[in-house]
Amino acid sequence: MPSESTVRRPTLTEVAALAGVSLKTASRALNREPNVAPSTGRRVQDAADSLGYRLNGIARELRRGATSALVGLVSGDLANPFYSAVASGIERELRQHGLLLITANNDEDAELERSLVDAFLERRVRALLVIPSGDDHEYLAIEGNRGVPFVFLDRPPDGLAADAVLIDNAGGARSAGEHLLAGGHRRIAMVADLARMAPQRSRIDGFVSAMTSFGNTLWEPYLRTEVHDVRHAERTVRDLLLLETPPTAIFTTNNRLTTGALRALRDVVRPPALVGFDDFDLADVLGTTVVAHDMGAIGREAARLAYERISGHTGPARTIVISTSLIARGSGERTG
Amino acid sequence: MPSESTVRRPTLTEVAALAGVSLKTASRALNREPNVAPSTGRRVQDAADSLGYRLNGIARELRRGATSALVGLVSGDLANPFYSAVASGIERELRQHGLLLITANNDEDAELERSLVDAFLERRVRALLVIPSGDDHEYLAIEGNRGVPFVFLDRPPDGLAADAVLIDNAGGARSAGEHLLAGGHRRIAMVADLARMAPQRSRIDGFVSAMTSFGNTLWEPYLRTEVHDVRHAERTVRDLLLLETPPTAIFTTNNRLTTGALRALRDVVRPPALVGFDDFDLADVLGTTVVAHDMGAIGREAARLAYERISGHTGPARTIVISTSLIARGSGERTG
DNA sequence: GTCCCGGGTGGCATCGATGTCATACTTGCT
DNA sequence: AGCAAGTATGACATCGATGCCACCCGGGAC
Repeated sequence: MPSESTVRRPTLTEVAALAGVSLKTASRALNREPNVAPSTGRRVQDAADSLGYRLNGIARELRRGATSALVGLVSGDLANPFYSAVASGIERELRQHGLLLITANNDEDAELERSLVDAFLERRVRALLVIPSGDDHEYLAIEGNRGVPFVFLDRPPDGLAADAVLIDNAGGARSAGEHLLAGGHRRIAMVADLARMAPQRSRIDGFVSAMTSFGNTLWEPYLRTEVHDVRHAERTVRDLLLLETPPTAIFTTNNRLTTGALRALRDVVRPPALVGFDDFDLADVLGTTVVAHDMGAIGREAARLAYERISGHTGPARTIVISTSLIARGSGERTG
Repeated sequence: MPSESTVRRPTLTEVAALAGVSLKTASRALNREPNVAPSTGRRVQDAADSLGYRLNGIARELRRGATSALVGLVSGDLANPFYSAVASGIERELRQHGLLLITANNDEDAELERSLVDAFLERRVRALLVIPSGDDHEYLAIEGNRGVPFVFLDRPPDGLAADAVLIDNAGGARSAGEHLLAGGHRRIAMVADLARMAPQRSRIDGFVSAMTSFGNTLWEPYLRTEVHDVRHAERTVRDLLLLETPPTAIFTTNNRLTTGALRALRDVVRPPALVGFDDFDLADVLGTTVVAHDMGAIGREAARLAYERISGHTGPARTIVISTSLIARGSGERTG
């Protein structure tokens, strides 16, 4: 007997038939609407149970207004703790409102991102949260005012009027720079990621502004940008240390680059000072000084903004800035 | 003017009207079905573009069979790197087949888990991947053969005939025990999580079997189970070290507990040897010996099994076991 | 004994798309 | 010229639930 791969689920009509009532009455009973005789209600419930009936949410949604209880998140790979911490915060907040989260990884590819956004919109998500890979959000502008609330996370919505939750990138980077300057460092290297990403630009700017206000220019030969992965960061830091006059301190502008730097410094006898942007697990054990911020809060705030829009809020676009704080754990306090 | 919070999206009927064709023809044109005159196709496409039309996936799904392109994942908090790594693997694999992932956090609460599964089933997910919080999966049994494929991750489906992807927990734990024994250790502590979780039981068993085969019993006073979070693990390890005769080695049975142990050992002068189950970021920098396994692969394999079922595969339940490997990085090679 | 009211129920249209079938009009062939 | 085959199009039912409206009936008010 070639067993069926899927067994069709019973419909409400079948439940009604078994209970000996009309479709409509069965619907009322299962939805606990008023004006259903207790005995009828029980009969319908029993029929539903014995058939293993389960409401068809798709049909309900279609009837109720063609909008789902889903919220979409398009971000980078969840394997990166930054994205997963944000996703976790979002999910927690959404659940409070009975909303579910669909996630998709843009693989840092703008084209893919776009098609994912399309797919989400087709599924009629109630809101769309995006941590865009690039800076070109124009394609979202078209959708923006067509009823689906957008919230940008970690990237400013660049010309587009949409809600956003950002990190105080410039402020955090400035504090890192100032911290190292205060520790007596002057030859400070900055290892930064792709400058096409707005947060990276802000971090670079913040760091530079700290240097400039202080009147320090010795950092300039040690600027390294476009360092995009752990391996590359490790190599870059190794190379920095091999210079004739190596830097006495290093500032890495995100968690991946900090990881690379830590690998490079692992067996170095007198390592330079190190401050990393983004806190990470075990930074305390490693004694790594970081510019920390609450990643879960980023997600929660974004979800909150989205929920307010879903609930009908219509004010102008808002931007929430999550503050940073420098946590000194030792690596940033080493002297040159 | 109180602007509408949501602008209704145009329907296919409106597109058809604008293009001056029938609903059906517009449908054909946008779906690139054959037998549409080129000029008609263009007219419809233009009308759709100018109205900002987007297909209503909900309606389509209802018509096409009341089943969505969604796959659900119910797991623990994505903030835990184990879960997020698994989720990342799942998402990657699903995307290849045009499926989207909905995630939900069970907060280690069986009741919540159950209601999330319900919510997913109502949304007519095509498959359901579960990393159950508890051992009671009976409620899933009812659903199991009703058409929605289930895949268990990291927990055996306990009596229920469902596909599963497991880690070689016993084997991994045994290798950790043997490694420490080979290093000359006898007074070996095991710090384990809640024994109600099957993987924990297997890890405990594996470790114990290594001890037993070797004829070592000195570990027994140092067994600590029901240690469920980082803080608790840290405290437990501190307490172990304060014993009159402290253990010379410690085996922690998951990533959280390893983190706690590392915190406790941070400033200890002659720390005991340490082997942790689960690899983690920066374990190399910290020099932590671990029992590693491919978390992404767990997700990928689970998604693959689910996809095969979705595609009609009807064989008996399968179980895939992901192997482990001990990675020596120093902490496990310290001698007593 | 009417009338009215409201509890309990059912009929039917509807959400937005797609599948089936029917139809008008070409084309190509004998 | 006449007919089969194929192309381009449209009408209508349908997926599974819910909203609106109509109906039946029993009991209290007058």
